[in-house]
Amino acid sequence: MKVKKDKIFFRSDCPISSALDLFGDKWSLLIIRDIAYFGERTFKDFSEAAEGISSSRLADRLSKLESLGVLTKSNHPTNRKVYLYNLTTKGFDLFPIIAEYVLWSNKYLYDHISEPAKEFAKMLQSDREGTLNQFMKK
Amino acid sequence: MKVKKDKIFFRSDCPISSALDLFGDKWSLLIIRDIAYFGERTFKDFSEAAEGISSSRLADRLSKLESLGVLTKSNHPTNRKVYLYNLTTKGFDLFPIIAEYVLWSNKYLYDHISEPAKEFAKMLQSDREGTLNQFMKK
DNA sequence: AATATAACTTCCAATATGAAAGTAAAAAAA
DNA sequence: TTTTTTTACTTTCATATTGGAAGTTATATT
Repeated sequence: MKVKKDKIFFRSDCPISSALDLFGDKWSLLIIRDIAYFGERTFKDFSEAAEGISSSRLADRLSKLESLGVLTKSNHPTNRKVYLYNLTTKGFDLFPIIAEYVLWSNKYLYDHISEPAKEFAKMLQSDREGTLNQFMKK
Repeated sequence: MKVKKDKIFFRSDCPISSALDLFGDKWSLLIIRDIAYFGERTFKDFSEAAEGISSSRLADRLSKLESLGVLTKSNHPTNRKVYLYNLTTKGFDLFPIIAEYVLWSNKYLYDHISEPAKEFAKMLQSDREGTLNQFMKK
């Protein structure tokens, strides 16, 4: 495990800009999404997501997210060359942000998004709390 | 007004990655924030925000957001060298995303964020719908 | 008439990203 | 038990994005 020195520096004391300083890139929330949706994931699992993240980028996002405390890395119970990534509560708490992105896209990019995504949006619309809890209480 | 050719291409049909393809940078949501919070803004107003966006970056985010239809640019009623930027409904509809960032940061970056931000988070916690409507129904 | 200002644009150095190839250790296959 | 795969990265390097500073142009102000 490497010691990363990426000092986080916040552009201001605004909670929005500060969150963006931490997760405001094109990949972090997709990593969170994968774990929230599928559960425990391996490096390879993330690599195979449709968006096609490069391994160098994936490696440093994972280590950044781990050092931020939104996810954990642990050993696979039987296979010693595989590691398992999971969300912490801090990570699951990003799920409402993800949900709002889904709702916005469902409204404005409807013709572009997948059927399962539309179903998920429908669930969120009819029962926001329940749907969020279902994903966050894992 | 220049014709920008930035073709948007989506990495996948996921609503989250697609939204990030449009707004997943460090500045777009801050521009939305400024208008949602203060109302109509000028180029200079945005430039003076605490985060310190550069004018080149500001210029191209504004034109990108305008071409995406989340904001509009119009003439100032009396001063012909000033332009006014406003949100469209599509832009206001990004506000719930912003609100969730505020709530997350209020929980996990509490010691770092400003007092007014904490107040806003409190409002959201006690009356989410009402608070969102207050900002989105402008 | 001279000066200042708003809204950009241009240019360039610095940083971030993506793609491809490489490495090490462990697991699976032969 | 030797060979081949597989997993989880790391390294390298070309390219894209960003930040900063210095213009530019058309008003507005003094």
